[in-house]
Amino acid sequence: MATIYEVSKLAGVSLATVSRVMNNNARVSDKTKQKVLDAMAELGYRPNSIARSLASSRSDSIGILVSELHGPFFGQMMAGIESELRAAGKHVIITTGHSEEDKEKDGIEFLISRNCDAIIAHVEAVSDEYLIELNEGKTPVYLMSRFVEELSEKCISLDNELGGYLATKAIIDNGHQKIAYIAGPQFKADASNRLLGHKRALKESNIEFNEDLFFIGDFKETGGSDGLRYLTKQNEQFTALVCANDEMASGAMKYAREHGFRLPEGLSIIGFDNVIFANYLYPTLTTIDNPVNSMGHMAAKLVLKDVYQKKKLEIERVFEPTLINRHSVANHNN
Amino acid sequence: MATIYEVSKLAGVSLATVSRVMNNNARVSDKTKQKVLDAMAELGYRPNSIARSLASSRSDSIGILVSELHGPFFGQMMAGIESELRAAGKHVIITTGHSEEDKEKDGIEFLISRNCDAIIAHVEAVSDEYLIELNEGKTPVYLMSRFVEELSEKCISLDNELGGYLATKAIIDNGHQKIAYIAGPQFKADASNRLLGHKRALKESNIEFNEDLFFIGDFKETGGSDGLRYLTKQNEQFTALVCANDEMASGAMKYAREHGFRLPEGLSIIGFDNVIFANYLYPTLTTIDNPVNSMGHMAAKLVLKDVYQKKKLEIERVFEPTLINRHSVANHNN
DNA sequence: TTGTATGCGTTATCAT
DNA sequence: ATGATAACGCATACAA
Repeated sequence: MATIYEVSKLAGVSLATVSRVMNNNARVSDKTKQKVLDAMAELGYRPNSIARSLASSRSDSIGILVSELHGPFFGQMMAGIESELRAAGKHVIITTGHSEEDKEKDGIEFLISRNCDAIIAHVEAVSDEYLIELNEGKTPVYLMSRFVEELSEKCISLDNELGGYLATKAIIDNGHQKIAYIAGPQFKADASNRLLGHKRALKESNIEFNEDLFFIGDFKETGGSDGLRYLTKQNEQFTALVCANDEMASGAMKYAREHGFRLPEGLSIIGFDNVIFANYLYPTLTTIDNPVNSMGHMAAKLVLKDVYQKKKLEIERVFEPTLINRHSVANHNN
Repeated sequence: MATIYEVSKLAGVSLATVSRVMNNNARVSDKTKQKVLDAMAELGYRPNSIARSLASSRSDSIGILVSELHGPFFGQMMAGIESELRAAGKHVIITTGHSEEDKEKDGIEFLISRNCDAIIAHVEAVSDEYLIELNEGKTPVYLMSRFVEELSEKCISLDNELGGYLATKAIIDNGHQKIAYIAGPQFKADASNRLLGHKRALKESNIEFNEDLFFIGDFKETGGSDGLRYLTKQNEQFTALVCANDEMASGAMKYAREHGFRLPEGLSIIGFDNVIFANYLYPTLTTIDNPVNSMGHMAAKLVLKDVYQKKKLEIERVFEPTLINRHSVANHNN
């Protein structure tokens, strides 16, 4: 690997001049500039971004911390962030937290130690206090799908409570009264806020929340199948099932079909997130759209604006979920 | 951020000694070691991995290049690689190539310039020659889902030809004779090898390959729907459709249902990859298992063995796909 | 406009 | 066992 030194020697100029043409921030005469460019081309020179980063304490790369690398939710989120940043000539360093406090902290420290110019994190296990303290440091941290009052300027979040409300309201509007709910892990803010919205919708229609029609799942398909199995074993009838995300909804649908439910006539199901395959389930899944991809783009724009001084970008910090009507909810009115 | 220098001052030892206890590679007396450890703790010292990397030209991090960040295929692959490496105390730097030659090269050069100890790449657009030349460099490059003869030691691949054969053979074994095929982009080796297997299975059963029952899709859902639309417009009957991946199969299934086909009685469909949602489609999708997650693990093991001298790891370089029988293929025998 | 010199935070090679 | 000191490849303040 050729270094800046070899380039300078071949071009017959100093290190500094080579550095200047690389970054073209200072004025260099066209003639010497061309000499340097030629030398670079001849040597196939590639700047070492590690050295550059050490010297300048910048890196033109943004750290991303997600819970998991697989799954439609994080995939869309990462893709949104990456495409926006890449278009701006920045690179992305991705690592995972697995929803465990230790791993989330470890991931963040890794990203900081790599001199990331900023971090976009989807963290679920670390406390608000930790995040607030973290933001005192030199690496700004932005939060995806999480709202922390003190960090409101750096949060891109979804109104999950509203989403939870919309889901259950859609069910009620279709004439359902006996409604079961499979929630996500309650330490996750997304999950608990969706549940709050669910309860608000019930209350608004004077339907009492029934503990026997409530199950806490794992946000995965198994949560849906385990949940529906549990719910059917209680001695309570229900005509509709609200799932706190689409993966659990798909698990529930599968379990339902295997156990003789007719969908949606025998059991209406609604999901949350509107992941790509919701539209390919049968029946197609009615759900709440979670615009993660757009939120990823927006998080990236926020970083571009704050950290890289792209002043004119318009930022929208709280996204509103919307109902996506498909065919997994039956109308029970009259 | 405290530096090694401040630690050395507080502990009353030299820089070198601090470095030694960090890496505990040289002997340090227990007493001084403890002093250093205490100083580190007191200062909340975190080593700067950039500086460390510059000085040692190692980084304990492995670069991963994937085509896309979203989608079940890459998600599983990344997750497999990451979990294996993380367990070994290594970190992962992920970037994308979007199946475009320029971006793939750019991604690889970024990873090299970040001093990655190795690169695991899923590249589709760059040539074999480029990859061979790349491997002359100091950063070893490992290939996922691609086999290059000269680099066979560094390839983790799937026998796609066999997979393509198995898919079509399964269809034929169920009594089908009129078989349509939706292929993937033929510049992708995966796609062209699957097609080769398809043709071998046809030939083996003396079924002629029919250009009118052939469509090249984009490996996405739209490829499936567009493909089936195209195929139904030709004046050729067919009872079965082989899709070169599950996403196209799901698109085809949806299109089929919307256009009056009964599944699987009216049209049998088989996919490829066995992505997570194949099991949640209706009817559940018969497909060919592509063990990407395992292959990810294996690629990581290969790196651990070659680059980090974990000699005793067992490496399997070519994976065999297997048929997953579900309910999207109807039996037409007698 | 161009060059010199120093520093970024480590590792590693010498000495001692 | 420990300490000086020179790299690592580049950016940048200061000179010229």
